Amino acid sequence: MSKKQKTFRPKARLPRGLHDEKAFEVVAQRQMLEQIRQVYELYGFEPLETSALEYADVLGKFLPDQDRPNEGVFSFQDDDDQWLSLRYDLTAPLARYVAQNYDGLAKPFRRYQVGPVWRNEKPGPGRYRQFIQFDADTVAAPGMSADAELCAMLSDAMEALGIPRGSYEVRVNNRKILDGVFEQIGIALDDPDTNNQRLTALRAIDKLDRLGVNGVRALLGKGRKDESGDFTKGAELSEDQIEKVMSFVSVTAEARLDVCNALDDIVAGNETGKSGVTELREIDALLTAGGYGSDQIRFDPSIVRGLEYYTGPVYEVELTFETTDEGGEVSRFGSVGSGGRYDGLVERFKGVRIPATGCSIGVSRLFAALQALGKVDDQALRGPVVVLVMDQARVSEYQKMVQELRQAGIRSELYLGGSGMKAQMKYADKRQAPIVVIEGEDELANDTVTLKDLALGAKLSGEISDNKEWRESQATQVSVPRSDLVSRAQSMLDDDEVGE
RNA sequence: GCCGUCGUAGCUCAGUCGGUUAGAGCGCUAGAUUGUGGAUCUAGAGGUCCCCUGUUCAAUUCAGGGCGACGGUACCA
Repeated sequence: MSKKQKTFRPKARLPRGLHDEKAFEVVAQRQMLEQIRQVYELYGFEPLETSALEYADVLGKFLPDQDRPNEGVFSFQDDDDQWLSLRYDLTAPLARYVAQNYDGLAKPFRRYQVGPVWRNEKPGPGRYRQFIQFDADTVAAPGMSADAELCAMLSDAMEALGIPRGSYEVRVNNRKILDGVFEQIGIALDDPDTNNQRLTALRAIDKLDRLGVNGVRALLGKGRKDESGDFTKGAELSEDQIEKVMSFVSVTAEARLDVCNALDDIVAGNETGKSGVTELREIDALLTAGGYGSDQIRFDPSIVRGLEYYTGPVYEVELTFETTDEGGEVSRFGSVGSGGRYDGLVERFKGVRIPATGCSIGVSRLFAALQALGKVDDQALRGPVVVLVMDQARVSEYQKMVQELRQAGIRSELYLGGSGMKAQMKYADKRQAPIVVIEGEDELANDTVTLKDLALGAKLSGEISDNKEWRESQATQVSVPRSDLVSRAQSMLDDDEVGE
């Protein structure tokens, strides 16, 4: 066909599961992160930033190998052949940092960290291959007060973000209780023969909210076939074993102490389980003393977390309100944060058991939820004051105006394009500029400038339908002495803010 | 990974039972408007109909494969 030589043009595209953040999202999310940060700092956590890359073996169980070089993590080989990986969470790097700097740290060591993490897996609704986590951890604090305050802090963070009480819940459980139940039914923690069964059971319970009691029962037993026809192998527990697990998981009560009392019966005679309930009681006492009621923080035995490494309290922050999307589909946001105690994590490096407990907020999902709740300030992105270029010969004068505005702390810019006035106005509109500064022939002759309030104009435009009236409406602009440029612009901006 | 739906303009989507110039709305550009965004009217630009292979005189349309998006499920440190 065509004999034209083809120039290679890469297709402008982004790898799947990643996305660009536009100015509006960046600004709004920054506000949100700042609110969380203030809560974390108020609790005394100090910031730490570790690098995005770590040696693969530092990150843990997924070591790249021939068969599955990138299972779950993004990895590549350095020029000395060592495997590097992008971090997939902020906890593993923390463990590395603590192990590496242990002697110099004030202990307990309490740090927060926010940043992107990467996971090389199939993206889904609300799931990306790069997303932001906001973590706080306390290392080398064995007592329950460290755990209790993280639950309290998550609660505080939700409320700081404007999520009303009753629209979120921190749900707390203790892994030791489940461990006790597992002991009772003969699949104890230290038994390598039942390791897979135990993990499968763990994941099954974790799905209770989504699959319901029957779904979980199926997964604890033979397995489950879902609507799409996919079969999931179960934990192969016996009826009696399933019964025991379900009786534990099904415990519900409003008051935290009622939950504890009910759990006492279930773990009767098992030391591991009993110590778990005791820890819950300690947490309850601490939370109650702090004024946190069960409308904020509840005990919920169905919260187990799918991960193996938790050794004590585990918890999730759940958003409980529902939203209706464009298609009329009702959806719940579910978990936006989680945490727990993992006394074994630093042990990998030091060989010494160092207690640690921490929590993590899934920022991207939480952000989406806040948008649905209308808690995201859509005024967040406001453009600069734009000084129009009416006459190229006078650019230096316009630049001087910009300079004055900037010196007064007013975000402003000279129009830097090459188009005419109309296009400049469009530009200013698109940038969501609050004000446009115009100095044309008329103004120059009178030593004035015209300030046009774009935001006000937009508001008024809805009420005008007649073309003539439209053209003539000049209520949104004022002519002021050149020397008053800064002060009048400032008061216009102030009015806008009040007017919102 | 498995199952399913889908891929046409910048966006949302129509359409072609295989046949000449593939459409709409929104957006974009320009004009109506002697210096003015956002309302209104008019005009214009913009398409490898996802890619490859096959069937056919002829493929955007049919078939196979690939890639991608979406949804469910599994995994999720």
